[in-house]
Amino acid sequence: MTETENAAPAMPRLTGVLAPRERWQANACSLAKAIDVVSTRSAFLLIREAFYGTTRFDDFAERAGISEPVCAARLRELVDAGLLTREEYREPGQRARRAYRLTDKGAGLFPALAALMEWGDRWLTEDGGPVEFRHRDCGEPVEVELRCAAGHRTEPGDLDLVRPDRSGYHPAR
Amino acid sequence: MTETENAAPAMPRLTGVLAPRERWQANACSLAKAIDVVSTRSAFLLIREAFYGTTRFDDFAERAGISEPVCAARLRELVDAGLLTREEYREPGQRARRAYRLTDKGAGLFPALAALMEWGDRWLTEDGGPVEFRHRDCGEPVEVELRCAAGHRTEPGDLDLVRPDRSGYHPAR
DNA sequence: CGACTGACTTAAGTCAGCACAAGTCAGCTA
DNA sequence: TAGCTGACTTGTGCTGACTTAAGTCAGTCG
Repeated sequence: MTETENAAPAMPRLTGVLAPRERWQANACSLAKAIDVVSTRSAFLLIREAFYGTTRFDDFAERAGISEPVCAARLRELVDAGLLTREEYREPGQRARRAYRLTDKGAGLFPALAALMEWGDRWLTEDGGPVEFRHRDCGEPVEVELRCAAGHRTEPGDLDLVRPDRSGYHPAR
Repeated sequence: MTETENAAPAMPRLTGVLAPRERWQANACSLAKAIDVVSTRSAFLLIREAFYGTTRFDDFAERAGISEPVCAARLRELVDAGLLTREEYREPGQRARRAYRLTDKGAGLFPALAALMEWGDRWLTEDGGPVEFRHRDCGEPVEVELRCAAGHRTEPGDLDLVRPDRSGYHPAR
């Protein structure tokens, strides 16, 4: 094939005890845990809708384009997992309703969703996708970046993968 | 980041034609497209392994903790989708082998994986997860951030969701 | 030559995620 | 009182993601 000219993208470097990759398995991996929580398409879509401000059962099902049984099951799972809360509320003259809202934990997924959306815009569409996020104050488009605590913008190839030392004393973090 | 008050986290604001949420459906959503490509747990795990430097079939299956048939099927899909390439290579005295490597498109998923891992570290583990990324040059831990093109660090609540105007003339992109 | 290894494929069966259609049920409205 | 609406649940059946176990096949080693 034609693999000669496009160089492979640089990857993170494994350091310390992680360097011999064949000596460890990533079974406690936070990524795997995260995937277990939001593994399904329907879960992703429901969380997207929650970010778009949807709160009601029927709206979730219709806007995410999923069936009601799946919507019910998934919402329950997401509530159980602590990503959404179910709140009762009542408008005057109406009976009680339920509103589903993101918790801090659920809202913490925003960068991940934004990154995935950005990747889809970049690689899966012709013209950059149907919607985008802008900073309200200055109107500029928003992107997901990797930055170190010193403020440097980084790429995967600039990174080391390390096993943090949490034995006893913690420097600052 | 000590953000544990009871108030609901702030969400992006819908603007322009997107403001009446009941009037549009996000069916061209890049997030949905992205999920269709990497929907399965096994695909996620294989890409994670690729970032950790794994290149060979058996290693992928073993390290991702998936069976060989699934590994084969998923690798083929990821190659077909353009996230991985399959390269033949030959070490002296050995027969030809195949190596799977991330393409630029596959490598572009790094921020999304990093964000998911960070979320898992934060919300799904006691002590912050088993591995972390550091900037090689300065040793500082790396985080995923949302920044606008003007360089401001932003939160979901600072954002507007807009439909970009791509009708006819394109400013610069 | 036969054994072994790496990279798969085939077979058979389980289980989860999904859709569609229909039913339930509480409470408000006419 | 009857009907409507929102928020579900139940039943049925499909497809696809996954497993284990076993088979294939080319190439290298002893």
